[in-house]
Amino acid sequence: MKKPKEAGTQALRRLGLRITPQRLLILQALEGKDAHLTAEDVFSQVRARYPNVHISTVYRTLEMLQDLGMVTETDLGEGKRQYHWAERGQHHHLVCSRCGQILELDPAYLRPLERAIKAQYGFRPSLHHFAIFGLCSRCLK
Amino acid sequence: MKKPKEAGTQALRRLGLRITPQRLLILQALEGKDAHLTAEDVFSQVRARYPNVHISTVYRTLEMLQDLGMVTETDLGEGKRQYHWAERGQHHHLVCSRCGQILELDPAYLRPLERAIKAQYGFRPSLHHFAIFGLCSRCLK
DNA sequence: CTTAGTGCAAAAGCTTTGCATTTAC
DNA sequence: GTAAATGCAAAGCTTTTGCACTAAG
Repeated sequence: MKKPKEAGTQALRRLGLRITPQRLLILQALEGKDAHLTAEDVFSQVRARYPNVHISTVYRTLEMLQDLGMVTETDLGEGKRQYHWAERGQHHHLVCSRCGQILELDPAYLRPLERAIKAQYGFRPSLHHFAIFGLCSRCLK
Repeated sequence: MKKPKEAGTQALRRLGLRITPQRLLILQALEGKDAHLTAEDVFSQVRARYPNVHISTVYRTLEMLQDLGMVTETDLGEGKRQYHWAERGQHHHLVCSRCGQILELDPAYLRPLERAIKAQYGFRPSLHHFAIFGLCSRCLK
């Protein structure tokens, strides 16, 4: 197993978790990428290089990476969850409910909302990873 | 079957759809209520008065009510969908991810965000029913 | 009567779990 | 060597579907 100095790998090692080929490949599928992948997507990628990996391993690893805060899970409500490498900063999406296109939303637009909610309701919103549905300009025509 | 003048029932009649006891009871479980119910919740309520209703009927009726715009569906990502009587206006929630408490968020706070997204991205956000996760004031302590 | 609507049973997803076996350390 | 991790198979959940039967209009 090559690719020695990835951050994810080092994090696992530091925590005393074992570095298996399966975990390395799962990390590679996600690390640094901006993609939203389903468990199935990750599974396919890993299987291409390590054919007899099992999807339950993918699920278990994804759960572990979530617990470590390295990956976030999103359920957009289409029957399967999406997994995404955890960004430093915030991460927001405009999801077109017609064509599925996903636009990045500049976090700056959420700042005022965040402040208002905190001030008004004493509620600390967690707007790290956030989706707004609607129709994109193309589908509006 | 009593309860004659409910708006939901009239709407069905107007559309030429049949008024069955099952549909009446499903409507009663949701109409006017502010609750978020799963299909299972609705099923329990209906079954209490009409024991041999089947859950597939509940699903089919909920789907129909959605198509008619009388009910909205939300998937908060805990493996089951929630159904809610469609309000006139918008409907927003602050959901505490620790204790589950749900606060209503005044739609006014979303207006500026909506406008900004439209102006900046040509994207028409659909903010009718919308949840923001975070920690409520009690759990923040 | 006619056909929309229902109950039932079975299937279809995605995800989780128990357990024996393998493997990283 | 030893505990952690994996593969496999099976189960668990919610939701959907096909079909024969029932009942609303």
